[in-house]
Amino acid sequence: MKIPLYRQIQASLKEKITSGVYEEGGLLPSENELCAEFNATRMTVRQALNELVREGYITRQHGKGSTVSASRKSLGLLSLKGWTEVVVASDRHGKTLVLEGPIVKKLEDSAFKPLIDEESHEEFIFFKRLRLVEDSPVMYEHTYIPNENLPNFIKEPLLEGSLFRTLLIKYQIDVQSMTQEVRAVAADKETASLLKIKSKSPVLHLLRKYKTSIDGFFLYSSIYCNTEKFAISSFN
Amino acid sequence: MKIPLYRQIQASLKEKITSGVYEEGGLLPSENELCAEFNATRMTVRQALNELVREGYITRQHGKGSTVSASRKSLGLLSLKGWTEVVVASDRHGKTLVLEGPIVKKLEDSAFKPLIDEESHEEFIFFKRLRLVEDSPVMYEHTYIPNENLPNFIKEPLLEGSLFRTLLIKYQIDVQSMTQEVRAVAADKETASLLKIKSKSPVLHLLRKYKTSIDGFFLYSSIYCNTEKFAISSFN
DNA sequence: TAATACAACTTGTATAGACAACAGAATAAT
DNA sequence: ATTATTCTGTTGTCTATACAAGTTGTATTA
Repeated sequence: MKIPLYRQIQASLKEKITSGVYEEGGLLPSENELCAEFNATRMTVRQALNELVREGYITRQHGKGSTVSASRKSLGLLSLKGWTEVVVASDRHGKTLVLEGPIVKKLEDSAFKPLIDEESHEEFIFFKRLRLVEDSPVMYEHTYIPNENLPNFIKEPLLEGSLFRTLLIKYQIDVQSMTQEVRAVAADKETASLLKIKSKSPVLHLLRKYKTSIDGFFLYSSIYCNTEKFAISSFN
Repeated sequence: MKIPLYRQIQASLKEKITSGVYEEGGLLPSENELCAEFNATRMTVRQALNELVREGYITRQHGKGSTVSASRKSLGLLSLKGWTEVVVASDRHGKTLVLEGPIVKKLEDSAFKPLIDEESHEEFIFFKRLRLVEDSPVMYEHTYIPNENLPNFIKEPLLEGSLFRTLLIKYQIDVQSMTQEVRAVAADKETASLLKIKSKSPVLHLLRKYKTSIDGFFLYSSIYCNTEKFAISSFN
């Protein structure tokens, strides 16, 4: 299974960005320097960099360089980045409470059906998580991960509390893109109480399917989001 | 002011897609054929095609070709999912009712402030539009366009009812990308009655800023969206 | 007939090089 | 001192080529 060079460069840079080797707001090495580092041509390096732009990790400026994405006022959660990176990058104080899991179960949530194509995996690793910004709950998330090729996943804690980073570092699984459906719904009892809002308040509902570097390995998330204080932002 | 070749190819293909020269679901000419047509190399053509992918006009498949995506022209940069198949199959595209405008006014909607940088234009052309799919109202939209370099815009009707198409054909202004903030809110009286839902029902609120091929020329939209039947889907 | 192999197409990845356009710093001219 | 110019390093655009790999239809073979 051969991984294209530009994907390797992309994953390597992403690792260095999320681990802090390249600081937020700082400049990445120039294209020519990256060419030397990875023994690639500029076109190949540029393809990796453009992917990182698409995923929201960097911005680029003509004549200047590639800047590691700076914080935004609203949480850039329509972009690819996982919760931990976004909150850290926006220098707000974010916490994640694991309410349930990880446990192994089947994906019985019927809401996902339109996103899943044909034969799906039998078993998934399941999480229920509540995410807070500055001690107020903002998102309530159900996550399903195929229970394949993830030895010891359930036993060991997440690296720095980040699912995406754990997958990248420990299992070399790079989350690369996402599709989602967005709706406004009235919060049900459970969601409302967890998000500390009134029942039937409007909440954002996101149904997500993440594509990874492993063929056929998709993550699924159902997210309820309180947007009173924080908006979800996206760029394109 | 020189326009890069790949942007010209991009705009040309976009024009042919939105005008129906290339049909929905059909294949675009192959890269090599486009190379011949535009006197460009494959890398240049591919850059144009990749931009169209990013904008959602086409999808590409290894070994096969570039397929024109459905449901782009009638609903701008929004793709609707859920009943889309029905809409496409019945060949009844969404309708748009202009409730108010175009008129010239200032941008007084304070909600836009976080999206606008520095000195903004004094005067904008303003629209209130209601969008329907299969005769049920789905979106209520306020649009602001800088009142600059748009001679006769207010006097003349939109080409085929499409704002983006009018800007592209009559004024060579190509809408290329967008940033937005997304919230779930309770519908106010006006919105609820227009969307034919109960007051205070949850609706999606989108605050958008569109970037165009003209430097400093941005469009702004505030959109309320009924997601009971249709979800907003996004790719990345 | 059904399966296999092949051929001709497509897009994907990658190299090597060239010049243009932009940003910022250093230098020269006023 | 201030302004203009030049220089250097950066990203943006584009050419020309090559091979890999996926898709599809056709021909061959068992």
